[in-house]
Amino acid sequence: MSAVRTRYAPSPTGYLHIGGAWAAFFDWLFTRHEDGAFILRIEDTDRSRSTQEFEAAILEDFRWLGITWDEGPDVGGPVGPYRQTERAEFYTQYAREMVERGAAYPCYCSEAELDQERQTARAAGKPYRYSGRCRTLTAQQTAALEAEGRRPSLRLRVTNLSEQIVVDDLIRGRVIFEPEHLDDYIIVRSDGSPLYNFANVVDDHLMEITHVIRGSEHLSNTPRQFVMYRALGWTPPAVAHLPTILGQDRKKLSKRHGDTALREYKAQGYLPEAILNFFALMAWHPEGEREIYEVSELIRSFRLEDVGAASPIFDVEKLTWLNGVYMRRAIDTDLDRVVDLCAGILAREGLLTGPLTPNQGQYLGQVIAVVGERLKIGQDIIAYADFFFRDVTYEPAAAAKHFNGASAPLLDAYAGALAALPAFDRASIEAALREVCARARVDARALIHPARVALTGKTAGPGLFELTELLGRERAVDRLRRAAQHAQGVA
RNA sequence: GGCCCCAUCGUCUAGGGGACCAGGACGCGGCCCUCUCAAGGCCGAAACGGGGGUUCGAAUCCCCCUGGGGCCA
Repeated sequence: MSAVRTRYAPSPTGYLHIGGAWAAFFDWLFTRHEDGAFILRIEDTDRSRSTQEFEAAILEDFRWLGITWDEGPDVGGPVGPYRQTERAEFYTQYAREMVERGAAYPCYCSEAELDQERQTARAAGKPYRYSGRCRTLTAQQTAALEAEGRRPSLRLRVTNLSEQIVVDDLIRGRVIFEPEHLDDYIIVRSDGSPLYNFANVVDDHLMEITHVIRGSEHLSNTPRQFVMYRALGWTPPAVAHLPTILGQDRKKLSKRHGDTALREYKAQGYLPEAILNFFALMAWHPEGEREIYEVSELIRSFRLEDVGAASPIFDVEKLTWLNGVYMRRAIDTDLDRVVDLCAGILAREGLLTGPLTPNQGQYLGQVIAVVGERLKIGQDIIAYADFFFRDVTYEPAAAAKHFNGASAPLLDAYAGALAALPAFDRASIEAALREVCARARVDARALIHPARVALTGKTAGPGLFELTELLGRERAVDRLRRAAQHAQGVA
């Protein structure tokens, strides 16, 4: 029994973003592969930016993706609480303990004084390291500084360290840090709040985390944390540093790159299984020369050692292609789900109001069936099928190309033919159109294209006869007549 | 500025000394299908950053450079 325990520790200072979701997914895949426990811990020590709304949104986004957790702020667990703001007593307790053992000491240096040190170091062309001036304060000096009203921060005593710090990263291999680059760093601020590196170590230890899997931006923090584990007499967990997902400009993916919040993709009508499948293809590749994988397959074949160390660039086009694959599958196997997805998007666009009635749902299902494989993401329903839900607006280029003196009489004749049709089904509709063209001795395309613009306003979209049938006789005839007049006016 | 990480087609990747004049996928181009678009099928262009080593043999191992990224300041 492996008893693997891992955690993902988001800060509720914003929505779950792509990079975070991806990292959490790999963490989760590893944990599920090892049959371990996946823990969610909320790092909300930055009280000014953390909100309950963001925390709730993050949990909601994980649920939507299908990433499940065994312990967390909502479900609790044996080593809680799972929010750092509720764990203050632990940080205080271990900080005090370290001071008592001499592993940490109070530092009274002011921000201004530290700035001075930095300036001096910079002027001398040397890297800045804390001078350690408070390391050996006498009781008298301390009392004097306290009397000045100064509140101390707490620093870890590390400067006397002589051995290298060896980090055996599960993805990167052995990474060595020289001790002389470390200084006595702050673990608790003068206001009593713990610093990230400190709270993190205390929590990971208390929560019995066996594997810390996180972004590579934390690799530089690792030696400091390892030193802290040593100072506390604890054994550090195994670590693995994932690469960072980059934007098209090779910079860390951020708001500048457009949509980075997971829920923005949800809003556009991306499917969670497509996103997960896409995630699996960044910095890793499952066994096999395929692109489509079930989550169960991913869990089975996931190995941290196979994860690449190079930073992948986020490629929305590939994600969209994958989504199309899953969308087609969903249309075949679970049309209701796609109906719900599209209904939400249509409602947001104002094309559908109020709760979806059974009739509307059924109609939307038919619309989706007609749009078919053109629907790559939910939002495409607007581009391909808005005319089913509102009046047509001609795309200027489309009207200019297809409405003219030649098409006007054809459109008019076709409107008449459809109005007279005994049965309004797609076979009859097609026969009617071909009949009109045969009589006028023109190729069917001479009417098909103008008719499409007349009915949809566009040059691209679903098959003409299918969409005409679904539009219904009344709207079809009406739109054709109006287009005929429009074309006549042009000519 | 210091430290650390990284480096195969435009992009995601396979490759872990001979199986590679480098495979798959997205995207791109062409053809087929076809009422448009999409989907699908077929074909095509497209990469081992540079330089030194090690070796009979390097995309694969080592070093340097270059380039990119991150952390700290």
